[in-house]
Amino acid sequence: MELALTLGDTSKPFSFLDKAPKMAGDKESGNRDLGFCMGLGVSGRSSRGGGDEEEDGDGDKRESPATDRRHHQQHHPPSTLLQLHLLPFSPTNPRNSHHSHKPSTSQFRLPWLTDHLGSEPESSGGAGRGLDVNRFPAAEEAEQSSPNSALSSFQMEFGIRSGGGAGFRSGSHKRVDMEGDNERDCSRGSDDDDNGLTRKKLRLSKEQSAFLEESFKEHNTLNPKQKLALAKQLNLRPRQVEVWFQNRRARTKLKQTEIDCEYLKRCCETLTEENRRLQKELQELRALKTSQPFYMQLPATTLTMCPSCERVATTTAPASSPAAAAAAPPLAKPKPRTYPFPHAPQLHHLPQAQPQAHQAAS
DNA sequence: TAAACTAGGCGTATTACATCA
DNA sequence: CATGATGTAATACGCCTAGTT
Repeated sequence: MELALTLGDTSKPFSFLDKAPKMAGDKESGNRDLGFCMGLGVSGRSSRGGGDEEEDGDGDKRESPATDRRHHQQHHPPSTLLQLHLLPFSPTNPRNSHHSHKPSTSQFRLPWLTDHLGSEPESSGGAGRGLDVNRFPAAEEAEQSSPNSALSSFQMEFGIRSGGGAGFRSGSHKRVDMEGDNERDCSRGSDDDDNGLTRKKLRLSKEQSAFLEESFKEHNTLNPKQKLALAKQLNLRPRQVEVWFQNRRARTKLKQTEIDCEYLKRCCETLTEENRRLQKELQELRALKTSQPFYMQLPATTLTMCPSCERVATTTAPASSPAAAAAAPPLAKPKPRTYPFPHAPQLHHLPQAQPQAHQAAS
């Protein structure tokens, strides 16, 4: 006798999953509840959500070959098999989306970045530890002036306490590669080289963080214009905004990885349990087989698990008699399964892929 | 047109600092 | 007050793409 359990597409939702947050990709993947076929797209890189491509300011949708290459592995096949979206949150990958409107260096050269390179005196920050290394002139003025003065009050608020301060590389951080240790030594500064270049790390104010956070929800990467706008609005240096977004992306990814890990663990536990149960079921069936010699006389019969009703049905083998098969009672009715998929948990408040209209200005 | 070069962005790992228990 | 843990701003580096020469 041949036994085959086919655990396939089931229309039953898995109770286990009911509590799991829905994923962004559910609609796309048809929200199918499928069993036992796992395609685990485990990767350090985020797979992309619905909007795989981001329209940049020029309106041209594209995905760079490299990006495509990177993400290709995680692109879900159109199969109806279970798809574990392990990294579903992944917002758009706007990477490279800015390239088409990359500003020339001169276009975005910021006076305060160069003017104050290395010229920010340690004592310029003001009271106590509150050395506002980040502060550029506008902010300083803002601080000195009344909160109700000319500058927009919003901008004013952020100007009061802008932190950070290591970004002495005037935006072109890559130039370290070219310029080598000189720059590094310079930027590192030190006690002996105390021209204000010491790496000071000041926390961003709540308002600044909140604003950045809001911005991150809308788009998790920045084009140069957005960066500049944010920097201006928050009285930060563009480099700080850029760094914040980089770190923010890293944190998001880390968090998602943790979630995925936890989720996989649960998957594993559930599948182990399911496996145990099926093994037991199999043993019972075998025991039944030996206790009912009637079936022994039947030719090979395939027992198939009906995916919809979850009953074990007999599939008549070529030589079996239909009458005998029909007489065979249903052998078992398995308990409802609780597969932990396909809904992988997902971080909340993740930026969605969306065409960035504000880039149109660029 | 292809190749080399340049500039800028991003991801990742790591460091350094601030804060808190 | 000292100290370790934690969070996060900042740096370093490699890789990639697009634009320019």
